[in-house]
Amino acid sequence: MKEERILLVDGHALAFRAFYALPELNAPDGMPTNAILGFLNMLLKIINDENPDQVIVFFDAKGETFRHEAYKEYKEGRPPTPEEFKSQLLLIKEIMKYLGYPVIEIEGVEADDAIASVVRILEGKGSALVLTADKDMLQLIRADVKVMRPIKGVSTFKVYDEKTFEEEFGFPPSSFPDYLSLIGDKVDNIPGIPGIGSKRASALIQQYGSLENLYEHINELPQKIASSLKDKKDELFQWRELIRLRDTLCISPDEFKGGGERNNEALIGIFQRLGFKQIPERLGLRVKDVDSRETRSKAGEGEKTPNTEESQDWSKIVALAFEGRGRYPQSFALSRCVLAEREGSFYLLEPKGDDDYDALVEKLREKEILIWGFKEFTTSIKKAPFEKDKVWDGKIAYYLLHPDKSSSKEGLAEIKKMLKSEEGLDKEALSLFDLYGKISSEMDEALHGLMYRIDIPLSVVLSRMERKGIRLDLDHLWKVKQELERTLDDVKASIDMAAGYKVNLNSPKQVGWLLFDHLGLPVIKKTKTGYSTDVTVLEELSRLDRPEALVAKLLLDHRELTKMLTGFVQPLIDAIDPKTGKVHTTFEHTSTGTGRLSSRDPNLQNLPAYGDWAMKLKEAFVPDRRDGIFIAADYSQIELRVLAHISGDKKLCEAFERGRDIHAETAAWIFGVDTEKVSPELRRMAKMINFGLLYGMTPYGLASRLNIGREEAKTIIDRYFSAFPKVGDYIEKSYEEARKRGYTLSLFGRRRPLNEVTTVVGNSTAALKRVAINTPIQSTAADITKIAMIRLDEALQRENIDAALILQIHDSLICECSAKDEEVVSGILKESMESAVELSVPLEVNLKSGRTLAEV
DNA sequence: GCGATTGA
DNA sequence: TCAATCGC
Repeated sequence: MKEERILLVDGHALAFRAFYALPELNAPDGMPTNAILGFLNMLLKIINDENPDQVIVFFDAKGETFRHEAYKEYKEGRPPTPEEFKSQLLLIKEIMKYLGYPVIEIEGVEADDAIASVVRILEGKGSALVLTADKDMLQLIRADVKVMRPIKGVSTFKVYDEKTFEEEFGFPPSSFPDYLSLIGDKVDNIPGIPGIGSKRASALIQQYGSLENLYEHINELPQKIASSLKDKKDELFQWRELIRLRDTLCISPDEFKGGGERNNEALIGIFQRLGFKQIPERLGLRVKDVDSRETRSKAGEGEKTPNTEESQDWSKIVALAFEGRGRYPQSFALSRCVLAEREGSFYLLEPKGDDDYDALVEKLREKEILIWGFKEFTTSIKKAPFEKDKVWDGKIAYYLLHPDKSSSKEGLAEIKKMLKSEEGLDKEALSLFDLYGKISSEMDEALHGLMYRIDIPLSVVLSRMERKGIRLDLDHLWKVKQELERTLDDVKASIDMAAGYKVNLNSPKQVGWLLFDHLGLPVIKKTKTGYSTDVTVLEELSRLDRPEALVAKLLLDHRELTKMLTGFVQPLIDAIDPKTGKVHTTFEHTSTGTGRLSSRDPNLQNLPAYGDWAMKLKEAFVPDRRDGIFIAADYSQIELRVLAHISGDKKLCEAFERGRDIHAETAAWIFGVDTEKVSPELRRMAKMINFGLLYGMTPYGLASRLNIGREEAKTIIDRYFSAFPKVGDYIEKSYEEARKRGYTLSLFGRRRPLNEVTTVVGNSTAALKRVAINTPIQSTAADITKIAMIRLDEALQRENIDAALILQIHDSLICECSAKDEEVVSGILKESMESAVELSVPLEVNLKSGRTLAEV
């Protein structure tokens, strides 16, 4: 196997050397160029001589480093960096990018530490050449690491390897920091030991090897030297630490491979401006004279560059890949992050404090940002980092195109292939550019609108909700838990007694055996694998007039209690963050086929709503502050209203415009009675039909829910459609249109390709029909709530009101605020939700407030 | 009807 | 993987 050789360039030191070594030189426009010219000459010479397999250029990023913290005098007294140098440094970085060499600057890390880290990681994997002007770096020398330094001017270099180093200094490179700390370093403001110069220091290290050993034998030294050494002992060790390079960063050179391509066009432009002739020649570039532009294009060399064929201004676009650590969301923090530009320059950040985040935000100013997972990134830096319309989120874009794929297995594989994320953040960042190119062209105007106006702004809102969390009263929850456990034990005992046999009540299989084989109860329903024992079956059994019905009754209780305990109480207790005393759910906005949100860890969107136990459970959800309250705002019948709007059915619309009880109204029309005379039973049936409609329920499904015959169900459905003909038309048309288009379409343009719907078992036509009917309605409703959330968030920020959105349950939003703000927050909630969109029917919102979630 | 979660 | 059950 051929060993790779990598050239690591200490850009800052080398350019600085060139700046002072060369006389003042200027471009035609007056721009100083000596550092650029000197630097390029050195770099190109070495590349030419050594022919490395890979080149990486490192620069110091601004910001204090650990050395400043450890030693306040560090680099003190150094004159400020001359402006003429700074401007050249910027251009050097630019040229490096266009040459296709990765440029690495890491906030708060000096270039030589970064190089040291790469050298450490490279150990045993390949050899390295370090090009620097800084003698400190000689400590990096190893069998497979050489260091090259310019001596006198910029044209001659000295190459140090293990052998030449020992020849010159007489001790191994690893002792170099000990040696340097003795003689000091003027440049870094390290004074060294008075009376010890290079000669004596070298002799001492040769003899004793290290500072530690030197102090062991301090009595063997001449009196004078020994006493100044004793005087400065602490400082000396501190200096050595400053001089030692920190190689603890994790930078793998592999991550930068194939980083960028050479951009000849851009290089020619720069060199032309600088008036350079020789450099472009050495690079094989032809610099045209300023006024020969036209002739050249006429000559038509046919040389295409990436930038000319695309209208994108790639320099304004930066890709951001990131990694976080800690539990999501409450303690999730950015651990590493890479910014990449399209030509392959990188900027690495391992943030530690707020300043680092600010620096990152600064870096991103004025840029378009490509990212994967904007919500997660926002959470990791704990604030909205930039203008929302500047963000392009690949995760969202992919989801908008393939809502059913983005959470499935093949979808994941597809993304992995595109992002190559297993190869490191740098590759991931770069591949975002590919993804952007591929996906953007597939997205139509409407999908773009959804991304920029809904899903990306929503990311920020969701991130805030996740981090805020909801407080739980653990004492109360414990009491509920114990009460449940006690009751459950009683129920279990009763079942054992009544059944005369002990089985695992959590196992449907064993329960089935108990009920049907052991007790001989009649089989009501079967599943694919055996007896069905679901609620409807148990309810029917419990109505039977025989003693074994008691077992079914008790089983129903058992089901409810175990669901409560293992499904809600225990998971909630486990989910409480011990530090905050809250639960922090994660809202996924790129996981459902219809565009709804989902909630997990814990799922707070499926808390039981009715019943004593549900209330007891919800009493545990309390406001974060003493005077706090919850305000819940629910859309009334949002999906039916959307159906009314989409279908344009006159009667349905009218019913909503007049603010009627929609289920009673439906019953009146179906069964041909006066609205006032609708019995609760008829209303219940109408309600079932309305829901069934929305879910695309079949006559069979309706029959089983209403516990009526299939024929009867069909009659009712027929009567519904003759009462609301336009709804019937919509249902007829929606599937055909979706099939023709290949995807369903919501009011806001949200799509769902039918052939990607995997959730449907067997992909039967009937199932697809249901999807085609239901998805546009559910998607539209989901988007209305999302818009309301964004508007609410904006309004709360704008009015500077101390209230927080804490929960979304599809058609309901729950806020937390101080009791004294109840009225104003209620007003804003209602207004944000009701005017989120203008449909042909009004949107109505019901409000409720209370001290716990049980009250709202 | 869908999504999430649990337990066997 | 499936059945069951909570929400919408």
